[in-house]
Amino acid sequence: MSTKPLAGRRAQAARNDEVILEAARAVFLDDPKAPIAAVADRAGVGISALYRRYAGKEALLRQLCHDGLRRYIAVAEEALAEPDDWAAFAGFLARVVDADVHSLTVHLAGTFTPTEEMGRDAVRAGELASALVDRAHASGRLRADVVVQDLGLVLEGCAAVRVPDGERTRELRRRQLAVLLGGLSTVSEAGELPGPAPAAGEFDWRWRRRE
Amino acid sequence: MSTKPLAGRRAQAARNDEVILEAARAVFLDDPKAPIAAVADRAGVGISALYRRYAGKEALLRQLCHDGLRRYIAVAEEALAEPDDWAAFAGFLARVVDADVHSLTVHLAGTFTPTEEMGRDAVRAGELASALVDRAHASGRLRADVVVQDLGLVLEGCAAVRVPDGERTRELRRRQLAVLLGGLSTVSEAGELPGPAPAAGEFDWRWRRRE
DNA sequence: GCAGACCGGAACGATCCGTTCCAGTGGTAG
DNA sequence: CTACCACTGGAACGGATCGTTCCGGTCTGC
Repeated sequence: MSTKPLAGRRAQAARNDEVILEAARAVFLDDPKAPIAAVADRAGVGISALYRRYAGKEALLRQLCHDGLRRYIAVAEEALAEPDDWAAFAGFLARVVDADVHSLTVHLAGTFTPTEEMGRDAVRAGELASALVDRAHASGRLRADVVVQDLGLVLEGCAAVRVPDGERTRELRRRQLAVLLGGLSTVSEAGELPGPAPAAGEFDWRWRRRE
Repeated sequence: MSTKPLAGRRAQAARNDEVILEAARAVFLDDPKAPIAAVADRAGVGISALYRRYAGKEALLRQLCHDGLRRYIAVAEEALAEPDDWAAFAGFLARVVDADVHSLTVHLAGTFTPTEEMGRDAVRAGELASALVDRAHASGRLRADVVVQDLGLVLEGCAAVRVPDGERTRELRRRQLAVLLGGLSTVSEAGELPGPAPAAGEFDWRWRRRE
């Protein structure tokens, strides 16, 4: 029974590997300085299960951030395979916004000492982003005075949209991205803005007592 | 010497009133859950000077937030006096973004129990914003599918732009607002995007260790 | 020259959080 | 079957942080 799907204690361990990472993603996305116990609670495991895998909070944060950076790179490379220049650009942004990669990389940065590999990956990410912006410029549809660093502003502007419900957050971010893309574009967008428009009272939750 | 500009102890007290509020504004804008001692330090006064004026942290936060809300209302009323419908709308947003009023009202909300008067002011603010959006629609220059609640997204998107230097932050936010306004508008903007474009390495500070 | 308004900052108590530690549990090798 | 041990949940601990209080000192107005 050595090659069969793991069961029992081993299986729990393997499952925990993933469930912990996912929980950490959700928790730290919501609050970059959440306590580590919140991750354990969310994952439904004890704190030990966490410390068995990571040397400490910083290691977990670093891993999470690095994962986000790698995902950013993967999405960018995938986008570059798209033949249409503008579609590659717009699609890239949509994917990054959907995956909430920006929060992972940028909002977690500064909470740990980065590794050299992360530095290299960050450079690589910048190069890919530049390539996408260059192609968007080549398509003639991107305003001439837009630079690659403007992507940071755009992504930040989308990541800033946040409501308690995750799915609704995605919808609203898509709407925000559509507006921003319209502003970056030289041609007026034809279609309607996506998603149900924000409704009255939808932001009232901000006034409820927190923490 | 009773009507002369106050001097000595009284003058210090009067000056402290303002210097404390300004320091609190700066500190809590930068970090909504900053310790109250940071405000005293920034103001260059002792903690006592603070507690002499406010019952506690919550009272200070409430005052700050309410001030922001009132400023929002004042800016909106001022904007409504502008004859050109679109200019009123765009000017309003620019003023709100410049004054960083959004962070004051929204990011501080939830850290204290609001007063009834704040509730009324919030309603009033909503009405004024609606009026501005209606006029922008009337001008024909605002996309038909934009609703009043989209203003929240726009303001959030601008407030999310933040670099260590305050003046530079304002420049970048103006740029962001220009992009967003372009996306909300039915006609393509003519001019260049404002401000020096973000430069390479301008966001590297995020990777420096914080706190 | 004195009463008191006002100040700076140390001291205190509560809370929070990262990390360590330990007893329990169940798969697994022999 | 049994002894071992990888793995777990969660309590316990020690340090840090922060809101608030308190006290000794300073200057003003009378």
